[in-house]
Amino acid sequence: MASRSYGQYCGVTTAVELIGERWALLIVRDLLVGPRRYTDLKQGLPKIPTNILSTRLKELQEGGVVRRVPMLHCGLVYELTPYGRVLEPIVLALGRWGFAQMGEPGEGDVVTADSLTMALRTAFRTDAAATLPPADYEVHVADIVLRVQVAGSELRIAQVQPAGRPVDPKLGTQASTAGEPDLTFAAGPGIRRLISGEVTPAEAIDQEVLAVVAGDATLLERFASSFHIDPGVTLVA
Amino acid sequence: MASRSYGQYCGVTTAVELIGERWALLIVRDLLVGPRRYTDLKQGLPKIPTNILSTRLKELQEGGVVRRVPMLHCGLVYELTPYGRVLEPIVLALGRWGFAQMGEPGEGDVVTADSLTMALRTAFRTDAAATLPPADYEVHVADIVLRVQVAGSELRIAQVQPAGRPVDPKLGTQASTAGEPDLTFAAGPGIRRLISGEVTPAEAIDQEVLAVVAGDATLLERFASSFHIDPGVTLVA
DNA sequence: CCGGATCCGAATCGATACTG
DNA sequence: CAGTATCGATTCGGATCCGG
Repeated sequence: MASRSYGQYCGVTTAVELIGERWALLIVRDLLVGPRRYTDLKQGLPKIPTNILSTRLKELQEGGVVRRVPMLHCGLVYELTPYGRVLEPIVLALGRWGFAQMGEPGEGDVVTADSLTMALRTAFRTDAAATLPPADYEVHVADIVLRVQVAGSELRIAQVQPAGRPVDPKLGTQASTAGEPDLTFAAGPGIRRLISGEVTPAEAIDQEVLAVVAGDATLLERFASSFHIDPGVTLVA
Repeated sequence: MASRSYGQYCGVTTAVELIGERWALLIVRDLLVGPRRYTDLKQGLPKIPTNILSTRLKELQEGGVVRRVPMLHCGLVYELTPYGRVLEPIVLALGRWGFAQMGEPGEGDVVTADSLTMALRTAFRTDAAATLPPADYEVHVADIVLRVQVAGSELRIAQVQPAGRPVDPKLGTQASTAGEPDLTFAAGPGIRRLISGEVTPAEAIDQEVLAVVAGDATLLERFASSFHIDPGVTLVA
């Protein structure tokens, strides 16, 4: 019951047969953040029907993209195989490409922890960050909280539970969050306009797309330098 | 009538909504070779239903990926917008990724001129080719003929009609094919095994996956050096 | 021939309910 | 927690048809 074939002997075609079905690449995106349990994936993809999720996971396993790993006392998790992890630069590039076309959030659109984590990864500018001093941010968007640590060209992102506790360290997404962040700020989806450069940090605060909760507000400049996606090509209608 | 939303405010999600529908990325792949008429696309995607083709073309236009251009005395063509052309490295990377998972061709699988052109582009090693002398190949696979010219890190691929005439120069895929190629060879889908390094050129000839038609057979080594995809990660079942 | 539009059965997807 | 089962809503695929 191989997926419907496109009838061509071609690498692109094979790739699309492996990860081109609806929802598949979004599952891969979330797994790029770290291994996830079935329920985690379901929460991270609020609109996915459960039967589709389980079908996709099976197909991705058959395709050698995803692996199912039983964890002692901890249920079981899905994780990318080495072959699946090769998709990381491709998914990041797609995220950058799609970013340019994102408008305002549609009615009912949500931001999830995993998608925001990947968005920050796609926006991270290794070269710019390497020339800046390290910084430790806590970013609040809607009801999710990320601890974002930049040190040279290294980026670590950890998901923090609203209650204050980090997520299960066994799942490997945890960075050391000892100590206080240098800057804590809260934003809505309008954070996109900061990353695209449509607004400067100062303007972002003025227009209330963003608010500093604690720490040194001038670090927002450094944040904007480290995380930026140039929409690039002007969109031609 | 926006495409079914995934309900997330995220660059990857937006990208998948733009080019994630069935057949969409294969249309983009063919348009990366050059502008194409509706009928060209239909021939290059033999199994696409015509209603799906026209639906996708409309969606890709709405998404700013494809543009419809009337040509004087020459019908009309579809071409990528600048924004759509940004997808080139992504499609090439996907082609490389899928290449590693390609087995033998399935029953009824075909190789098209555009897919082979893109396959050679994905396999082209700029760095290796830059250190080699220029070469001019004519490659026959099944019933398609490509003129492949390598000069330093430059690669030009032109599609040649079986009759001997190149395709319509107005569509821009035409390279100057003056003179005779240095090497002409014919292969079947087994050319994949040469590009992956599973067989050396000598073995390829021995095992009849490939036959030299004319020219200097030793140039096959140079071809294999210039076009190569390392399957890389061992596939874990 | 080119560039589609239309119709219809088959397969997939989405939403909800339910189970070991 | 980790999925199946069910079933109506969509989409896809294949064929045919149509205006220029």
